[in-house]
Amino acid sequence: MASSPTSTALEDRIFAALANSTRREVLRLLREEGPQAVQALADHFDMARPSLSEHLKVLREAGLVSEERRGRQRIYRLEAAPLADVQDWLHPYERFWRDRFKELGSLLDRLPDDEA
Amino acid sequence: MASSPTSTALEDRIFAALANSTRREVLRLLREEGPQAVQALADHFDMARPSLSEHLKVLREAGLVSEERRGRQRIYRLEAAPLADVQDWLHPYERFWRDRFKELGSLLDRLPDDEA
DNA sequence: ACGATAGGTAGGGAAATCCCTACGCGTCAA
DNA sequence: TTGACGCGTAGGGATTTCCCTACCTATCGT
Repeated sequence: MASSPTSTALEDRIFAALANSTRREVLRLLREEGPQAVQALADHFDMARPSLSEHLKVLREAGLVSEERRGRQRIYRLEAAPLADVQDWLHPYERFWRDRFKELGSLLDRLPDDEA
Repeated sequence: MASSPTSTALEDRIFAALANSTRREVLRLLREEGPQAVQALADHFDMARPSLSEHLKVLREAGLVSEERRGRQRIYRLEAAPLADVQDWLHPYERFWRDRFKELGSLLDRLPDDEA
């Protein structure tokens, strides 16, 4: 279905792309401030611009961002579809942490209710 | 709130732990087959057992599994709470992929419906 | 007490990651 | 056309990851 530039599995690329705080921050910026050029993104980081370019490459190859060329700028845009795959991956685990919260809930029920 | 064994951010540890197919497979096994010892897990992988031990260590330090000592065995159990953090992290992005699906939906609506 | 079993740790090598500086290429403004 | 701007790529170094083979400790059965 998806064409993989190298041979890494789809999920590997997505999770690996997310496993870096700079790249997650890029996603947040694109989400909150909308599509923007590389320099505008780079202004938020204490990092050389070419380094950020490589982070953008990782995000691109994970399908998490797309680029549109406008003159000499490259406008990057959030592509959230792979994150839906992450949520799908999470689904079978959901009942496990809900079970845990249920335990916690009933534990709290049995406590005296003089909490702040 | 959470005690970090080293200095890495909480989310970094979780995403990094998930960014490996062996470790995701361990989580799946613990989810589908329940808590089990290291050797039982190792049987599913074409990998030396000490290597799997290190994967388990990564999962432990991310809070994704817990161990219970029973005799000379260590029973590993899925701890899904950190995955709830992942879902929380995903939440603000949800509307983006839903918007995309809406676009796709209206696109499909405009197509002739003679599909297989 | 002894050997076997379960599983973690040490040490090391190959490859990947993450950062840098230098540089190349395309685009815009003068 | 020439120079400045925007951004990617090359190449390299430090660190981390992921695998291995040894080896150690702890527990169990005899």
